[in-house]
Amino acid sequence: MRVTKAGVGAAPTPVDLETRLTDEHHQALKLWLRLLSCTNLVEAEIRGRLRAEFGITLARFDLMAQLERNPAGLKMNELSRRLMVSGANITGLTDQLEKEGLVARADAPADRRAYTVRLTAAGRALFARMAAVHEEWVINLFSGLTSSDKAQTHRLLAKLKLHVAGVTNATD
Amino acid sequence: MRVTKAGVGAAPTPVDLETRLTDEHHQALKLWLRLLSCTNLVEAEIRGRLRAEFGITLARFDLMAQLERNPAGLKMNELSRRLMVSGANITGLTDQLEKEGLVARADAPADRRAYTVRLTAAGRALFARMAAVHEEWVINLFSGLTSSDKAQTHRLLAKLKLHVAGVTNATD
DNA sequence: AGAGACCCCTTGACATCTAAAACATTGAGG
DNA sequence: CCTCAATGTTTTAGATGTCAAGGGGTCTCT
Repeated sequence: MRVTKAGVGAAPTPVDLETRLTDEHHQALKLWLRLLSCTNLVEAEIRGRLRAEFGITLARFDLMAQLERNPAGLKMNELSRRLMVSGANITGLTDQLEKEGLVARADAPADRRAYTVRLTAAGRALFARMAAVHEEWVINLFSGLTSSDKAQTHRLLAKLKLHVAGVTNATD
Repeated sequence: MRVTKAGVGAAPTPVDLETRLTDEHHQALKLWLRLLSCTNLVEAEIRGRLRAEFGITLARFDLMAQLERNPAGLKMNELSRRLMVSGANITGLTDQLEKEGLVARADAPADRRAYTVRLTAAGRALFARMAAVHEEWVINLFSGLTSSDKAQTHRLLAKLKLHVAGVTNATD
């Protein structure tokens, strides 16, 4: 957490081992903070636009996106896994989307404990409109990177994701 | 949002212009989803460990980090700007940290509307312990990337951040 | 002064999210 | 059958976040 400013702009100062270690530490921390701020910037922008133009929240949009990809319907528990949020949360989101007529619960075949959640016709229609605009927003927000930049970032983040997933599971 | 699977594993199919456009669209979307999932993975891990080992939440940790960097204290309003959350939120966080004896409010000099928030001795002691461990977690989580990888990702994200910040402000 | 605009913080109403416990159903073994 | 562990959903309690409204303080302009 300490940032030494010594040597900046001064005569060429030899970097001893301790300083180098500190710098490597900072490299990870700084990358993490940048990752966080990029994600937050984009997320806040998309969240705000969805709200302003469609009166919908990001969480509900994401849930509808999953259902659109699975027209046969998904169980609450599958939604929970795919959206990486708790089941309790899915209950709440589904309740509201159902109240707005965008999704519908139906009994799951062969398991009376479970529901199958599907988009209604109204839900499909609304989502189609939103998805098109949403895609353009994302393309536009990321247009500061060239195609090659995007490919490279995608690759580097794949490496990171794999490692983090490994560390995470190993620790469990 | 549609993913055409046609041609995968089949005879070499020529990629026409429309398909290429769709792929470029997907490039941005896929990068965005990867960025999001990387951030969420790391954030969830850090949040969980802070909770498990120190019984503290990320939001409170972040607030304490700001105070540690500013021993003279910060006004609520400055905390709000630095943490990029609403003032109402800062009120709640400060209330709780104050109840736990980790921070203290004091009247601000020269402005009776404002408070100055500072870490207490207990807060400083706890934060010192947490910060050290936190830094190690981050270094470890990002150790799947080489130093060069980290530098490159940092650079690419800088480019992205700049562009997004530009788009965001221009639209306001 | 003093009126009005502006700023700082808090409060209240609401949306997400989590963890943990309560329920109900299922399925496997006695 | 019956028990018991696993599974699917909901409920409950609590944290984090937003916005809008409002009480006081401060500042500026006349």
